[in-house]
Amino acid sequence: MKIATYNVNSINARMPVLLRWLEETQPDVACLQELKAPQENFPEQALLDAGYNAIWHGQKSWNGVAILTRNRNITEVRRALPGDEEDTHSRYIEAVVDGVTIACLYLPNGNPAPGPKFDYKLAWLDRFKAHAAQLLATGKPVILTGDYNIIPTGADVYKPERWVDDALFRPESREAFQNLLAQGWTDAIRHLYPTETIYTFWDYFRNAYGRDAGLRIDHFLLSPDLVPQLEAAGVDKHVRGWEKSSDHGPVWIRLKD
DNA sequence: ATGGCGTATTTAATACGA
Repeated sequence: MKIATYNVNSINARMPVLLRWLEETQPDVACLQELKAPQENFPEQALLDAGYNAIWHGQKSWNGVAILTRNRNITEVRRALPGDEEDTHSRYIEAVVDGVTIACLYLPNGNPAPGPKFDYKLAWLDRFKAHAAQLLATGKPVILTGDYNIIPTGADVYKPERWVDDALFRPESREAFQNLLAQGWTDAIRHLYPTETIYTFWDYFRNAYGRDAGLRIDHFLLSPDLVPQLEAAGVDKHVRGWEKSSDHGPVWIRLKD
């Protein structure tokens, strides 16, 4: 099973690129973030025509997450992160796909930090850690994937000193990510590529992609039983170079069926 | 250190992203 995550930065603006990438790489599951579309303005039929079933949770203007599947059994479990009834952001959707629980998340950016947006990010992380612990305790296979908006270490950013005050790289954010790993999750990309320079995001500004001035902020966390099944992982970096690309590139893993 | 780009909405100018 090949599972991908892709922050599309507006699904409707990204459809030509998204369809081209799906056709080219044929993931069995694709988790999407930043749909930037209300629930009723999601291109369901075009995706069905491309062979993909979709569940999604949209929102006007911002956020929005979806899980696409190709020839797989999918059952939605929830479309909100537990722990705060007042939270209106569409940032989380969870489903079981052929027996594997897949969580698709779009973690808050948190800038500027400090401030209310950073507080929201840290509160969201607390809720996410609590829910992740519950999922882990089920003992079932689980994948937590999406745009974490966290640069885990200095090896995951082209110039760490420029990012020390940024919400993506502040100690609180890095610590929260390490706390997740300490629960027992495995960072799939780092597991297979412990020392390589791997980025998943390149700013639209300053020719960041051309200079390879990137960040690694889109991640796959695997429950322990899935780690021996991890066959391969990577970033479809070339997609970032296409016309009208998102500022993120798609990231994927392949598990033994 | 700043601002650069891309997308959405209240279609002009602002908010937001990372």
